[in-house]
Amino acid sequence: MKSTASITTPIYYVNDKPHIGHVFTTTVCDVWARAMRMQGRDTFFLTGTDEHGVKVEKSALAHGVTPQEWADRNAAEFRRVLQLFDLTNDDFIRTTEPRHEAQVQALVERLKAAGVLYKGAFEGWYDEGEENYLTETRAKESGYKSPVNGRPLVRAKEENWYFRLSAFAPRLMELFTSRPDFVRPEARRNEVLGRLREGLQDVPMTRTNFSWGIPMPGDQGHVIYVWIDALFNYITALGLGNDSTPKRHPYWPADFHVIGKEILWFHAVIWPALLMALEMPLPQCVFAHSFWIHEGQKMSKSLGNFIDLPAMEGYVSKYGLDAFRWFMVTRGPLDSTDTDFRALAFHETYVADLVNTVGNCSSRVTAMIAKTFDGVMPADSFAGGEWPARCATVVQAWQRHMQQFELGPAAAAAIGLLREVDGFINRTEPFKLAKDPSRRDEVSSILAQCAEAVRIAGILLEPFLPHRMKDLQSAIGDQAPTMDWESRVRWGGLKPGTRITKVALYPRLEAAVAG
RNA sequence: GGCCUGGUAGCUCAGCGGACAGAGCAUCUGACUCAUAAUCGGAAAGACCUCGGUUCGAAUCCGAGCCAGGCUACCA
Repeated sequence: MKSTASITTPIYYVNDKPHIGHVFTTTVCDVWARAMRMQGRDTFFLTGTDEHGVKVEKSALAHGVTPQEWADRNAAEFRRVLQLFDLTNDDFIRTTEPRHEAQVQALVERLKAAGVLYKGAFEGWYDEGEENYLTETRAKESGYKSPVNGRPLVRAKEENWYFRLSAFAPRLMELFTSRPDFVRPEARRNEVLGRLREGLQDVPMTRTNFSWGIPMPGDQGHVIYVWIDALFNYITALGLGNDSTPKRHPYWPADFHVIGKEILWFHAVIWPALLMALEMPLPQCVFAHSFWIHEGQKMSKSLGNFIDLPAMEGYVSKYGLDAFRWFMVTRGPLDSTDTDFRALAFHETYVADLVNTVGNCSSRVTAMIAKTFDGVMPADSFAGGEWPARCATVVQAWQRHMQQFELGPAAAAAIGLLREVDGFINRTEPFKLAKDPSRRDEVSSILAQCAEAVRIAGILLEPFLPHRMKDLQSAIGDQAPTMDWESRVRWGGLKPGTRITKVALYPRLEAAVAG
């Protein structure tokens, strides 16, 4: 296993208001990043904001500020979200930062030198009111009228720089054939493959009809299109556009680019082609998740039913951040179909998993030790019986799932360990044996095994439930920060004599109110 | 229009050629009482969308159809 681990979110467009989509993507990356760090991997978790383009320019104008001021304001909002949800990104890159702009220009120069750029005429359906081009499909959908103001679209022409995407078709095909996991989930890979078979056109990569962007080197009036500008963030953040900050170079290639399915084409096709042109290694995997829908309805501006920041904060303040993360990660749209966010399902998940399983199991084990052994970890005179092997198996399964970005199965493995502890207690009945002083050794053994299994489960749950698992660890005297991963998850870490206090991690709450 | 994905217990989903179809939640029921009215056991619950085909054998493979959703390049 390589020693570095790196993961990225897309950089978020500053014209959007933060909603559950942004928080979801960033949270699943956060879980993975925490899991990797916990295992001692040198981890780099990147997010940021995409700040160029005609839309930003226009919004800024409408608000009477400069584009930079507008971008500053909205980027700050995205930064605030990271704080709010305790997301542990290692860097936050903005496409208007000099470090990014300079490297993008250098990278474009390299593309030019590699002979994959050329100047050509672009013609398309132009929306004069919005000052942008529509794709053929979208133009047709809207009846060749502006989707915004209904005025007819016009055919317009301009001269642009093009990227010779078509030249990379064979290599892209080879990529998708030889690395079936390059795009996940599989349904998304199939979509890309299908489109690849239809053939590739070259793509324009500059515009001349607006100025809020990175200038094309050596060609005044041309601005580098936002998509290429934005894609490059993944390597400019690491200093790969120049050699001035080599300490971050080992983080490339990224293990995972986690994205929403709407931007799959750029990440699965254009991005690898650009990297091929630059002769740089490709990311290990582009993971395209699906979307949340809300109480059975697609979220849209017209319905005004986005799960926005206030709505999310409502859940967090009622149920806690752990609960919000848990629901998103274990029930969220990580596979190829969209997932419904329902207040009732949220509540049921909270009660079943966090209150009844994680909370209650921790509580009964710590309570029995508090009562029977005055809050001191008893000796395990039977050395754990089946438990050491069982825990080792679960830890391995968890590690394997985590490595593959299978967050649901990783969570299930961890919580399954607690279900086993519950079953073990019911079978061995330590609470009954405790009434017979002659069987104290048995009780000691049973409870020691339970506490140790709970401790290990708590470690595995920590990336998902960082807040309350910290509480659990301090309640059972786990030496989290001082131990390396291997020793931490090994059976027997909880020494006899350690102080143990009763915990109540997740309070039982009244039924859900509408979110 | 083209391509892709899904249609399995009340709900969310797993299984994707082989023995009576599985899990979690919900329901009913028995046990237990250490624990947050919790936990553990048991039960009930399914023409595995339809029709046809391949096969000794199909939820699982193939074909057609129906239903739902997605993608269709400059909207991050």
